[in-house]
Amino acid sequence: MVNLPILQHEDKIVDTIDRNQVTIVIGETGSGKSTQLPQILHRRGYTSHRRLIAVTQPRRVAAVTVARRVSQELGVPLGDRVGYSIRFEDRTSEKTLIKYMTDGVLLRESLSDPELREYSVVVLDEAHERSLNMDVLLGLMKRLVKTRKDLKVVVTSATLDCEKVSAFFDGCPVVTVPGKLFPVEIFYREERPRSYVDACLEEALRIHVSQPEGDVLIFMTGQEDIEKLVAKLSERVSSLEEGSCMDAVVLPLHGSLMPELQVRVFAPAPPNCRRFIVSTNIAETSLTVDGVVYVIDCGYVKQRQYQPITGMYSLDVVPISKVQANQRAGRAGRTRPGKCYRLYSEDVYREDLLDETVPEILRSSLAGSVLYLKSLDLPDIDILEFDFLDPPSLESLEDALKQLYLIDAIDENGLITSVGRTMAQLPLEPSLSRTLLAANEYGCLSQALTVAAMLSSETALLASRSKIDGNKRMRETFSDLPGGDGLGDHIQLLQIFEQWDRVDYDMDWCKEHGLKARGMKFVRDVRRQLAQIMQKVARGSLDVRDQKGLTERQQGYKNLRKALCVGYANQLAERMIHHNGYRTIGFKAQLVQVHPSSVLEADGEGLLPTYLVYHELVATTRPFMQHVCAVKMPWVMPVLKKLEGLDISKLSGQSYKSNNTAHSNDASNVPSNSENMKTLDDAGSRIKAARERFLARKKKP
DNA sequence: GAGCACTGC
Repeated sequence: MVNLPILQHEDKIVDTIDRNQVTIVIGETGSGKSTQLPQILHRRGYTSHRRLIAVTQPRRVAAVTVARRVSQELGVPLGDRVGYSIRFEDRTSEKTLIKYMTDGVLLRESLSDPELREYSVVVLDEAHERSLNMDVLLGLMKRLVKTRKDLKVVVTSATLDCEKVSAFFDGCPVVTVPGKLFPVEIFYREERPRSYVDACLEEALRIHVSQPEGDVLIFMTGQEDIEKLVAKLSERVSSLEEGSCMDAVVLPLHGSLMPELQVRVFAPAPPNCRRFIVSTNIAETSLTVDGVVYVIDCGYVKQRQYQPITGMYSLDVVPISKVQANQRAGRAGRTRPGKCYRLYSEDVYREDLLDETVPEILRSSLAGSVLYLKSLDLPDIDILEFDFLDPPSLESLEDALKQLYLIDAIDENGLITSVGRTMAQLPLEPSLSRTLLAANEYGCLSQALTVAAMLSSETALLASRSKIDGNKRMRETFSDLPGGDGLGDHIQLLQIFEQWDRVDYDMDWCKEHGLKARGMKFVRDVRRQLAQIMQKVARGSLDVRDQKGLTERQQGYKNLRKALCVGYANQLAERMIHHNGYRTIGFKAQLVQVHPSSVLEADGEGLLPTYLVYHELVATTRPFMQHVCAVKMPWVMPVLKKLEGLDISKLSGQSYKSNNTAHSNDASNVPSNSENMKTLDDAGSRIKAARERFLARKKKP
């Protein structure tokens, strides 16, 4: 600890922070910035007068483990002078001076105290990961330092484009602290391989027979490719001549792997045995595998993107950024000098790869963030001009405003409503928080709480199924799961949770029904948290309770569907007259279908309901609506009426601007905005082209 | 009749 690089720069760092409100600290891996920087500031008096140092982390585990280590280093119990606060878990006390937290928690806190008066310093750690929350925080901090002259902000990062961030913070100083990484030699390929699985296979075998001991980490895009490579590599390795090289084990590593299989990569390799870890980008930042000396990088990653024009999500294979490529290579140099084999040429690295990963704020729906910002009541600000490090496109902001208007969170002038204020208190996407409020009116809050909790952790629910396990969908495999009375997936989710409640939240029950126990436990926690927040305004019961009689239950479902229709006003679809295709209701109607995994049932003539709401539009082989629920025409009518009267320019405050020519002609924002949209367009088309090349190659035999 | 990168309040 004593020879951590950052301690040698202590005076310089403290001096810079003393004299500037915002400081950027570039700390490479192993510099000790996350653990040491807060301790340095603590030693130098930034925690006097009972003020705290806030340190945000992008992940829960990071907040916990770093807090734990710092408390050990200071020799104090965790939760005493050093604590952490993450969702569902607050380990801080009156004595806490250094507080680690996830960035989302700090955003929640600034909702109740926008000035963050508790803190003398806010350290935004790992800012280069650019989560949606981080980008909102960066914008808020830029405003806050202007009104709170005593506040210090430290933005730390491994590889951030420091000129851009420094310019964002009006030319603030940048301090660089070297890391403790060993050199990693990079090897390129002349050409992109035809098949990534086979190229990785050859490369891995070549390393195995020619290179000295050391584990191999292979970066692939997804579960399917990983399983293929694991199978092929295991087979080839076991068929190698005995005694010709050392033993080998091949381990898969990805998010949907069962936890007990995931931890295998943390066990050290048996003696004289090389480990091959075939991983998604989970091993890029989230998990650190010890013993890795060789890295094979396929150059691609799967990324979820949102198209504000169509309201559709897609999961695309895209080229990684230079930042990601370097992060992957760095995984080889943690314990000794390493080697990284890139399955692309140096030209591709230099010319084709983007410098930075496209930040999440440019590829997500912004409804939640916009509502959050509106609820802060920032003076003299209109949302289109909020100062983001990477401003989202106009389309993206207008898409968010339109949705917020249709669900009554903002009025026709774009001002936040009292409904919107209550919604912003709930840690949910706006469609679900609006559903809760409507359900409260209709007397079915308890059921809506369950549905919202189930949906907000949906991906964590289904037990992982690989292709090899078969193609059965959940209800076919586990036929005793309820089917939502044919009304749709929301009702099914409600019924599943109620059934789990009836067996007293038995964990074995989850496994027997193909549900992840951890995911279901998470649902319970979310539900509890939502119930607690809703308690203040709740009109009815918050308990998970089965209605006594059949008619009562059916009435409950009807009320719930009505509430869903209010919350999902921006996610409505109308069936075609003669077949089961749907058209989304809105400005840009999309032709979509109910996803085949839905439990929604057709009537006696084989027709699906005329109107339904959907949770998400996903473009896979075709555009699908995922998680649908049948609704009735009378409930839809108010939405249609509202749509007719919608004036997007009023919502986005354009009328305000036209009344203030000086303001609207303020050129400062215009060039940066349009410039950004151009680069994003470029990035988008390049990503698309590269993806098509990738897919074309993949399909060849 | 189809397909699951990774986080987080």
